[in-house]
Amino acid sequence: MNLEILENVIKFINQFVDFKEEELIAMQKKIEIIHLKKNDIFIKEGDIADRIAFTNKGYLRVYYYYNGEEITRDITPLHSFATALPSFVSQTPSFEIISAITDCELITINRDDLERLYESFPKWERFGRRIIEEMFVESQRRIYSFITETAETRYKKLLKQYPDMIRDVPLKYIADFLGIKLQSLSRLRKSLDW
Amino acid sequence: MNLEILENVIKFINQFVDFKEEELIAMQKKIEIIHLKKNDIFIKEGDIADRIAFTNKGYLRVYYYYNGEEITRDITPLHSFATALPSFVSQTPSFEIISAITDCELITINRDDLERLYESFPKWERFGRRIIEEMFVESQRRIYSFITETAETRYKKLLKQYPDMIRDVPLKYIADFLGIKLQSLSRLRKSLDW
DNA sequence: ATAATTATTTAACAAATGTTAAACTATTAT
DNA sequence: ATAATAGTTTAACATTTGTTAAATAATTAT
Repeated sequence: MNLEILENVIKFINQFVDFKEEELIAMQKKIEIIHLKKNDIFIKEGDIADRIAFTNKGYLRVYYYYNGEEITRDITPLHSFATALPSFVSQTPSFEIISAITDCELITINRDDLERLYESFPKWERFGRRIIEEMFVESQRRIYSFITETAETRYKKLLKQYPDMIRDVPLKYIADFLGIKLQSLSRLRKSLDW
Repeated sequence: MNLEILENVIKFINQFVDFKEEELIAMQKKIEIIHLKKNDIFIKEGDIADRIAFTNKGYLRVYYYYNGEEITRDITPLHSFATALPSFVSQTPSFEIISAITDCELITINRDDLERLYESFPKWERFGRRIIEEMFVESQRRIYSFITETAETRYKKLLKQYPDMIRDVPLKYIADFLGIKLQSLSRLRKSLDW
């Protein structure tokens, strides 16, 4: 295993829980690096999600079909975790699809291996809890923004927080993420130009 | 400690992780029952959230101020967990306020006690992780509904899922929860009457 | 290099939701 | 019982976003 490739993920992990060498090695033994080309699918509809990914490079999107249309619910920022969680936790077929918006390098771990890691090292379970807590808080922040902010404010904040994302991700997906139609986003962008 | 009062919470807990007698007793020793009257505050703005609550009776709401106005982001259904999570996890002053919509009976545990429970019994930490996973999934579902559904659909679904809530909770809070203004909700309700 | 495909913009009109202000109804306190 | 307060509805008009359809721009495949 090339250790350099794990630099980002280890840096990320250490923000939450302080691991000993052996605990990190136990994790390293179980991870698998996956490279996806643009539009490749990480988790298919109907699959049971059995891997969780850390996006070391590139952007993933989480989407599902609604009235025959693709709706992008999430665009994962760089260096974050992604899986189809409802499927992953309950081991039921996934209605969510995860695919690569750009070429991606994913650091992944299998669910069973993760469970065993949790069993063997309570600190890993603590890490799992902390991560999901962060994800929940971020998710609540997004609900807050749907309730109180206009689409324009949501767009401006996204632009500020993830300027690269706007550059690398088709606006269709950004529009879905913001909860508006592509044409409305386009109109909104124009009104900001002046 | 009156064991009957814990019936609901234990039933709820057992859905997620199967606990042994001693593990449940360890928990029971640490909980505190809190009774709130309507409009009493469970977590104040600026407080560091140090308790998490299970709503054994009644409804809580989570709100914050935006441009001097109260915005209700969450109404906690019966038999669910609530705390000001951003404050609780990072021990920083809370911008979120939690108060009682109706008279409430809360089964609560102090954060330090909870941490010690996690330390002593990895199964409790597992429970903590599972619960927050569920909460995250529910939160994602709500984002999905903001993206794809109209306010009318969101209202109808809420009505179906929590008919009691509509009866017991002022429409102002419901409207916030749905992401629309009280007057819009009122108009919408009228249009459904026919 | 060119054609085909994908992404983005534009515009006119429709629908949904917000804003302001007032009236009405129900609940709570004295 | 009555006054005060809190909750809900109504309505007219404003603003935002959606819808449909087409044009333009950028990217990708041959």
